[in-house]
Amino acid sequence: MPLYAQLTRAIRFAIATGRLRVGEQLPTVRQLAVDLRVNANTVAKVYAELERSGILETRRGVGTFVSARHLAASHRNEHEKHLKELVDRFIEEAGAMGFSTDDLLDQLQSRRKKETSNV
Amino acid sequence: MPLYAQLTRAIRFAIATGRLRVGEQLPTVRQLAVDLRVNANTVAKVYAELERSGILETRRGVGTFVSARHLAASHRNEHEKHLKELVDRFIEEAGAMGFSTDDLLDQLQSRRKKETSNV
DNA sequence: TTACTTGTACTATCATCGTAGTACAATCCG
DNA sequence: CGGATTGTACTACGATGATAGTACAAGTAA
Repeated sequence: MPLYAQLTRAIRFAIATGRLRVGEQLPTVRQLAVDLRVNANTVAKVYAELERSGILETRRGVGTFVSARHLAASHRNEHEKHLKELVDRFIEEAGAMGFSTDDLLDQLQSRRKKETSNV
Repeated sequence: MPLYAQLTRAIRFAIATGRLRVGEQLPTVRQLAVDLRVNANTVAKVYAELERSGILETRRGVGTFVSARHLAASHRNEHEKHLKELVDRFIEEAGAMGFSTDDLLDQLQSRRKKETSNV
């Protein structure tokens, strides 16, 4: 998986799980680039993409911050839509392998049980 | 989606749903290439990949056929494993979007209801 | 203003991937 | 055997995508 995709996921995940909170500042483009031994542009593109998605806000000369916009109702709807699309792709892919939606459900339920037993 | 992937899925799906049965002959590499207006090599690669997966068998000078191997117990186990891997990827991807396994289950169940209501 | 920090635009390079073209090898069948 | 049919190996081209280098622009703060 490409660097930029890994980074995007990591940030999204950090925000989704509350490890990065609304208003919090992220590392500088250059700083993070140095830390990850990556070009600054790569980080910049990730920040830009996440800004377009409405989950980051960037102010020149200041830095990049976790936005509050993604908590808005309209964004939650967007988000829901993305989940539906993900499930669609998932069902389709499984179908091409010869699995039914029920097969998926079974598998997913047994996976959920495993998760909850670890809690 | 690239041609070869589309073709692979189509064939897998046809076999999974019984539209292509064990022992049945598939079109010649060249013939299918002509039909799909595609290079013969593209078809050949798909056939080769599906043979490696054990769901096709090819005999030079004769043609390519649906194998019986994929009905064997060992292959069904392989297949099950692939489903698990798919579900893993799915859970992970959803997690990066901030969705839990339960969210997926809900969405999948409502999707299943829609399916059954159409039957 | 001026120096400094921040993000950004543009370009080039490199790798990867998908597809096609052409030539080859194995097999069948008369 | 010899021609026809099958799949296969090798190569090359084109497109796309990811990353890096460099230079620029916007904002901050002394």
